Amino acid sequence: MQNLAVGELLVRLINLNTNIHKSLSGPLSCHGISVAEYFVLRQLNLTSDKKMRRIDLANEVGLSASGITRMLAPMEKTGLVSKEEAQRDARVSLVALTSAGERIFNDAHVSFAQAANNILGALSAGEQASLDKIASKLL
Amino acid sequence: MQNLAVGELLVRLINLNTNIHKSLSGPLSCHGISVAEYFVLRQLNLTSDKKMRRIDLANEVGLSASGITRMLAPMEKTGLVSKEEAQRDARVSLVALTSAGERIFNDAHVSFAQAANNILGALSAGEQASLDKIASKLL
DNA sequence: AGCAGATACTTGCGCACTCAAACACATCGC
DNA sequence: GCGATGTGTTTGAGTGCGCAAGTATCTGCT
Repeated sequence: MQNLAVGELLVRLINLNTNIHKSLSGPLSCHGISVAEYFVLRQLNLTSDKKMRRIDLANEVGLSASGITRMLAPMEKTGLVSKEEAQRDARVSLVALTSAGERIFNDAHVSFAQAANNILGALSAGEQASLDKIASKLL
Repeated sequence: MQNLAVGELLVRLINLNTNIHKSLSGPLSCHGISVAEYFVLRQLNLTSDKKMRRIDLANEVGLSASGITRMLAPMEKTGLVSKEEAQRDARVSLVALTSAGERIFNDAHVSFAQAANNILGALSAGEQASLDKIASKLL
């Protein structure tokens, strides 16, 4: 019985995420980027020197190594990110956030925050806090 | 400031969902089905007569009409579901859960419930309840 | 009756992602 | 120093999905 209830809860979470993705893709596409690309820009912007190893970036955004390669290729072409070599290890190629990419990210971040507010605004401050606590416990 | 916090919370939810999907795909693949296919079987099993219109099914599991068409094709081949015509409306083709499909679903559901327990078991009963309440508020 | 939309699919095309294999380089053991 | 093993990245092949367009059917209006 308990298992069944937990299963139902999990189904709800997955359905919720489906809605979240759909609510985000519209606002972000106005800036010419997908949800996944926003997460890439966001992760790069989070680091102090705005550059990361591709593998680490892949892990952070939940993609495989090959997925990152394919996703970054068009982003390099449009100039959002640039490829750099690492001097310590010739295997790794770093991906760096360009100034253009940073600009796009800052624009997109506004839309993202608005969408987040639309979605999560239905919650009280207390509910947001407990959701945050619960989510961090599950990660 | 508030927006930024809400954005962080949303990011956490999305990352959580990424983990959930990965935790589910392993156990379910042991039964030869994907997470999406499990949701299809689950939705069909929920109905009283174990059959649905394809469009309604698509909406319930968060897919497009074409996505459902392509997903069901191999499931018909392996005999999990079967296609039926609706007598009232010649446009619709109903998809029905076969007895084989029902058996696979029941097997898979055990694995699903176990996985759900692994993921959500870290939460107290009270946290599960408030998460459920919050999630239902957001849908 | 008959035509104008709306609805339920299906199909062509393309994109995003994965796994497996290949390749380049690093590092550890001897 | 040099092979064995591990790590970072790319590439080939295949899958899963969406969007737009096409087909078939229904419904409402006249």
